[in-house]
Amino acid sequence: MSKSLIPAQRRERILEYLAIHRIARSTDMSRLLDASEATVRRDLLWLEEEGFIQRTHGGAILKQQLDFEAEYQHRAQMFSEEKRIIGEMAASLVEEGDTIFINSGTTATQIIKHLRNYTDITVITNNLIATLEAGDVDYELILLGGAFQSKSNSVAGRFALGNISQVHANKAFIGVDGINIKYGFTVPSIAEAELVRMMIERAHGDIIIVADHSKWDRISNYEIARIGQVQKLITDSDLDPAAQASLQSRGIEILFADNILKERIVEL
Amino acid sequence: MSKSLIPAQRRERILEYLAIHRIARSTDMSRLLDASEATVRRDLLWLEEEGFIQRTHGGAILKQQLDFEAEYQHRAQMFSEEKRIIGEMAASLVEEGDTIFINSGTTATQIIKHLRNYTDITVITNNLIATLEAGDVDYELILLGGAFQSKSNSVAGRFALGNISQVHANKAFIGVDGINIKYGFTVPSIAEAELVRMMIERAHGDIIIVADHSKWDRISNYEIARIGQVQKLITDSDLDPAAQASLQSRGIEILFADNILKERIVEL
DNA sequence: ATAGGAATCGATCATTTTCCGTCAATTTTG
DNA sequence: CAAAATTGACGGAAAATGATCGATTCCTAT
Repeated sequence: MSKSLIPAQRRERILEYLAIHRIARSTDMSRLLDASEATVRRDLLWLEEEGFIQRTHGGAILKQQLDFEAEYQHRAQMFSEEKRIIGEMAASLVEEGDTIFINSGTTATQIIKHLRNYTDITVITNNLIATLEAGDVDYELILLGGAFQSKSNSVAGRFALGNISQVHANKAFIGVDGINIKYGFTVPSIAEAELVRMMIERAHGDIIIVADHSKWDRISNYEIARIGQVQKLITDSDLDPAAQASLQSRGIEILFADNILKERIVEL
Repeated sequence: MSKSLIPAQRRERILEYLAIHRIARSTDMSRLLDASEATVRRDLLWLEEEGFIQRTHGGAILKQQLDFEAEYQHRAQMFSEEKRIIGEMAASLVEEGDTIFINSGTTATQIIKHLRNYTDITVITNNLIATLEAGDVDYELILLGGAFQSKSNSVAGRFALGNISQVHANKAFIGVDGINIKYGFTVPSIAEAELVRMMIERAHGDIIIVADHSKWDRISNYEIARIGQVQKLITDSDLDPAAQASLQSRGIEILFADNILKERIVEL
């Protein structure tokens, strides 16, 4: 059993320490990790270059915004422009008086960001990040309860199902990880899938899938609906034309969010 | 930890102090930080150049409000060191097998940060920030559902009450905004108060209040418990001695979190 | 208002601590 | 086994610290 830690392990520990203390002294880290100060300093240098910390004399300080999950941030930035405009178009489909479901995922998060001007709607979601980013809004924003899922920063499980079984909605906006003709719409976790199925069951109105074109013909782990079960898909115009035809022939109305941009350009 | 602070640490503490007192005297800072006045003056000079403060004779004043929406951040940083060690001590009272309630508030948030090593506990909270910061943990972390409260980044309301009425806990850690002999423990919002009362009702074991000394003899808006209803109070040793006597005579066990620090110093 | 004493300040210096680059030894990787 | 990466040590450079000492500002008693 080797006593010494590998570099990644040390850096992990330093970050853990920083998460609690905000500030780490190199001498303390040296003792704590049983490594020379030179090594600690090199670790801190690395962490600074990665953007986690700010080095100072004697140690380092956690860089302000301690991102809740670097990996989540990273995912949020993939196709971020597409997701933004998809979220914007989705928000434009909401009408005052609506009660809507929104699930987890980065695309779904974008929807909430664009709902700022509504006052008489009710939004029900299991998406923690979206809830926090919504901030102080005039409408009613209800977060479902349940077991915390750190991978997706959402909740799911029995509590969430129990909560949702007490409400109805007239629209549901669902972000998915995969769209495939044969296997339908799929998401990565079984807990999320159960929740979304319940959302769909209790949404007495349009089921609207939001997904950028990269989700086409991908199959994630758990099916949440067959193709024929949804009414609308909001995506971007990079979607494979074959996919387009295939989905439309199964009764799905496809909305290309890019059109928002085009209209904007005409305005200018 | 080690005795002396690194520059960044001192400067943070000065800002914390300023956030509360608005004005800081160099002599006081010197004593508080255990550094020479020359050093304090150099720190103040640095902070002035960075635009945080305005130096005056004898010390410095806060350069108007470090306002903007980071009001929450700001609150989180007031007495941050006290809150940290209070959170650490609270976490040390948890035992494997426990089911615990934790409410919203910055002090309560600190508890979750220190629960990393537990594997067989269940944590139930309405605190969004705490949940996100916990990240990927081995134990079960359940977030209550309900209407989102943007001021406190928490949830409350009928959903939350419904959720909580389905579970029991054997410990409850409650952060409060005010402690007063006559008016008991108080919090700022009625929704939070309702929730906490339900937590207390359903916790069949110790009710543990966590609060730094600044909460003493303050009265917030809504009472969540009388003095006699709680078993323990975790605070810091700056608590008014009179308060200490008064609370103990009413049967509350007071734990001073600073003692953790003292033990640590002996270790090193 | 003003003189005198006390407190604070700014500059400087010796000392200590921390940092940085280099290099040799060691471990890991291919 | 060789190449690459990691590590710890060492020495000089840079930064931080505390003490000292006039200079300045503040306070107060007259």
